[in-house]
Amino acid sequence: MQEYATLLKKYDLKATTPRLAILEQIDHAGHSSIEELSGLVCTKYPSISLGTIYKNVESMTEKGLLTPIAITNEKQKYEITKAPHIHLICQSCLSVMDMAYMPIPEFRQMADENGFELQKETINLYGLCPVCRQTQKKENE
Amino acid sequence: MQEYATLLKKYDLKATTPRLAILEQIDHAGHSSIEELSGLVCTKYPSISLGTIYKNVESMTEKGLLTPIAITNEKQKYEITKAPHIHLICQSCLSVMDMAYMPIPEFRQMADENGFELQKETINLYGLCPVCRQTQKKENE
DNA sequence: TTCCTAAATAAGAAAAATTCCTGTTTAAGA
DNA sequence: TCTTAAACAGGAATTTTTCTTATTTAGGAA
Repeated sequence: MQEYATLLKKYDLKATTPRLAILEQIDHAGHSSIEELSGLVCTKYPSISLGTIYKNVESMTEKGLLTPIAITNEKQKYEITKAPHIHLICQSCLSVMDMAYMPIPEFRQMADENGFELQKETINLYGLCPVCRQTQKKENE
Repeated sequence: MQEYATLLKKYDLKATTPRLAILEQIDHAGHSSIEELSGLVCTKYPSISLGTIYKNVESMTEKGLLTPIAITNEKQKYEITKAPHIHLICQSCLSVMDMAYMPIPEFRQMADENGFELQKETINLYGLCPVCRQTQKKENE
């Protein structure tokens, strides 16, 4: 995929096979943990080692190409960096949905009032996705 | 501390030495990771094992007495459950500050529109705390 | 195109974090 | 005081993450 090679170049990173495979996978899944990534990438390309997954996710995160998502009681996931947004996280199937974000000026103001220099804000909404909600409803009948 | 024993009873948990020690420590520190907890608790009470820390943090979390806080690129921390609030997290010293929270009705509405059943919302603001901000300022002079 | 070199890689060892197992101890209700 | 389910300590086992080293490769220069 030329697309990912261009993206890597933009972030000053070499376009290697492991990186292209990781990006393709994250882009396809939307949000992936190291475990999910290694499961899929290392199966498709058996020569790619787990250490390489770790190191590349780290380097791409450092350069800002990937953004980590911390999830309560779960392993951190990663997504390709995009415009700020909110995460809807299903507590049942652990899927992550992105939602448009309307900046909330109060946050910056609150940080200011406490002498805190705000750099990034993360908003995670936990609950049940439509699919799991439906499944639960049926189970209760 | 009678106080913590009462709290445990309220959540239907036995008041054991390890639990009292863990609560005292979290209450004192405000927000603690397993590593921080074990470092302090197991030093003060050498007979308390690491497995016991893990198991109790888990059981107290399950009962709702403790609330986990997922932090980007860091180990999860725990706090004693309190009224909903926002976290200011310093990217430099990793300290966590609590801030009063004004519910944002848009979130529930956005979840609704997506067929998502909202159960919990977490808002984390990352940046620099007043102390680290000051330190950095001096370094740049 | 070929060559060069710093960067990236595979493979596996090592370290760190977490879970599990077993026999013993303990909190708290009767 | 007695009883018992729950909790515990200690350590083994497993899982996750980092580190090490020799080899390979991407991409710029010739």
